[in-house]
Amino acid sequence: MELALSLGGETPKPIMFLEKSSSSSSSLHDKKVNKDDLGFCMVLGKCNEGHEDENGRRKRSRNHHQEVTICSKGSSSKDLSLQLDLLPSSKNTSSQLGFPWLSQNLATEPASLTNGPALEAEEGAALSSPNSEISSFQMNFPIYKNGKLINMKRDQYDGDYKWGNINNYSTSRASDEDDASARKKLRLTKEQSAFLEESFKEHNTLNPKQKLALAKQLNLRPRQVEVWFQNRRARTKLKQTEVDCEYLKKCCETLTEENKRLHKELQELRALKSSQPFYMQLPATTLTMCPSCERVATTSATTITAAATTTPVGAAADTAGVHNHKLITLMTK
DNA sequence: ATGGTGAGCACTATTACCTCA
DNA sequence: CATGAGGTAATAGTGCTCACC
Repeated sequence: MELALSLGGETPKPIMFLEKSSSSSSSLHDKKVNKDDLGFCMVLGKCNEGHEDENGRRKRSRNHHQEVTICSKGSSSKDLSLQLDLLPSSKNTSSQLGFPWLSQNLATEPASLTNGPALEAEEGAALSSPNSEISSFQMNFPIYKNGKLINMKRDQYDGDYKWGNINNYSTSRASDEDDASARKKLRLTKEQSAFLEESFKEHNTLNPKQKLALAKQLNLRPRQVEVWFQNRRARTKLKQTEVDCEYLKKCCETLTEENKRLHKELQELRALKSSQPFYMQLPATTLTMCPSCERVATTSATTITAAATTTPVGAAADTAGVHNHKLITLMTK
């Protein structure tokens, strides 16, 4: 970390900690960064997401409402009452999925879950859009017209209506489906949350097979697992941001103090210099400071130059068993 | 080889419900 | 009991990548 010290009494310049491309989509590229790289990196400044085009309109090449509309296609199908088994069939699934903790649980699954067609169905579901999940459930479908929900208030409409819910509603909801106004929010059980946490420690992203296996394991919809992981990643990022901000704040305070101290020291040295008789003034006064012991020594330029040319400063200090003296040299007239 | 398109996934921002002090 | 704050499941909108045509 570098400390910029301005001379001559002008306004101190902003302190630069790190430089990073100001690409507007930088945040979106985080996923391309090695997730294990916890190196500290933070950008201060405005992030221009640029989500609007030159006319100020929101740009979107694909409208996800279209996907929801596709749900309606399923509503005409009698397949809606068909329950699909989505569990991966292999006993080695857990190792394939990278969830060693899954092995015992999957091994106890009923044999009926291991038939070939089930796996094919699962694979198909895994590779298709979330809409494919809806074929397993009966529900009231929202009806869209020109992308707008017309048969249900927005706050009555959520995933439970959209995709159905095999978790808590699969039995009870069937009896009170008519009561569309009673929106209930799913609360994951402690066991489910703990299980998801464990899997998150293993992988903070899921491939489709892992997602399906987890969903089956926890008796949740794959979409719920997916959403949980999304929110979990967001929480992690938020926490990390808070930690980073705290760290930056401390750094800033420390550097501000350091800057003040150095300014004060500089003023003292200038005062000292101006008070010295003319004949005592060297052509150039070299001030050296050790950041570790924070002492300033006044030497002649020739002395420090000689030292620098004969011995690398850090090496000399290290061999002498002394802390690394990085000399900050202030040349004054 | 190149460009358009759709699917899938990740991300952020936001909403809405639930819990608890 | 009412209420506000905080937590979190879920949704919406967007960008990026990849496969396919």
